[in-house]
Amino acid sequence: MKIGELANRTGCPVETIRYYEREGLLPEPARSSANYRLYAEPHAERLRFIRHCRTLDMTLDEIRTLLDYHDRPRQPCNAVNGLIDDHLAHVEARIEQLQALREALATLRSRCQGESDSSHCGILQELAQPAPRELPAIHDEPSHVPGPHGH
Amino acid sequence: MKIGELANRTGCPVETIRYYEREGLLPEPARSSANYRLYAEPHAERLRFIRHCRTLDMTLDEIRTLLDYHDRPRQPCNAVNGLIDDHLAHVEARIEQLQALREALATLRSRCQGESDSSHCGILQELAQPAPRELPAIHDEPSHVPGPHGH
DNA sequence: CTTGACCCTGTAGTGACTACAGGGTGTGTC
DNA sequence: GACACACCCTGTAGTCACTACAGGGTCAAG
Repeated sequence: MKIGELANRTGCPVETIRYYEREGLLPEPARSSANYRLYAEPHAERLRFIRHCRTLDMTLDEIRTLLDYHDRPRQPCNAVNGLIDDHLAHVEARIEQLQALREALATLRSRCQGESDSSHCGILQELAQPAPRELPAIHDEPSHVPGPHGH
Repeated sequence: MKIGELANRTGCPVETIRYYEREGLLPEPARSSANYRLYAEPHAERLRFIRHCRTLDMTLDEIRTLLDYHDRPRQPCNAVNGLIDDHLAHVEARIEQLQALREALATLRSRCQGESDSSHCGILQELAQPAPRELPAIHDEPSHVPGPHGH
């Protein structure tokens, strides 16, 4: 199977597959006489593993760790549990931050009903004040779980 | 006031202040004879505005737009409201995604209690399957609100 | 006169891709 | 055989909002 077919089967863009190979997450596949990458079923499985992990918003580093356990199956898997637990804690912390953020934005939004011109707009006035201490400043401790703006 | 004092007063790192200037968010300040940047109170206010917006996780582009309204105050401020509303919608969408993610991670975590070695680990087995369709795949539509991994 | 804190510019790195540019390959049609 | 078109290759640069140097200048105190 060539790279395009693997991409179709897994829903992962071709460029991203090549990127995972460069990053060492996918092993280098065999090549055709024309230097095309040729994949077999184990590659597809491994790629699905990676994409599933990415859907769960793990970093490539975390995925590398999981793949290591997957590749050397004689070890106990407590570390796998620990990794998932840590990730879960990150996600929960981010949810709490975003909920605080939502409150702050809703309060801000209520400052202006849109009748006046922007020199009297309560939103712009409030933004010129320093932020209240209670807002955790979403990027203070990098939690590796993205906030509102994708990547 | 020199850049270090401005940084102290606003809690914004020196490097970031220079970065905002390069990005056109802060105007170029006066310079001392030694070519040091010299700031006055309006600069501090504008920087506090920017940092407050960043606390609310707006992009620099959104902040640029808000600063435009701030600088040309004769226009009605409906667009300000719209921008906040859009941002609020992004944040709410991200919260929902992260809550689905938390469920998926908790389910995954329950697959393994840590007694076995990793060749029988239910977590690793489940991750090798394609992700269920219900999971919205956090990066499909870039929402500009980060997920679990900071930036 | 030296130490140390501060300031300057410019460049490169972060994560996880994405988007070319510039070229080669393979299949079908005329 | 000539051409079109889809697919493949490598390598590089861009994204975002910073952060971290490298390599140098300035200034006040001791």
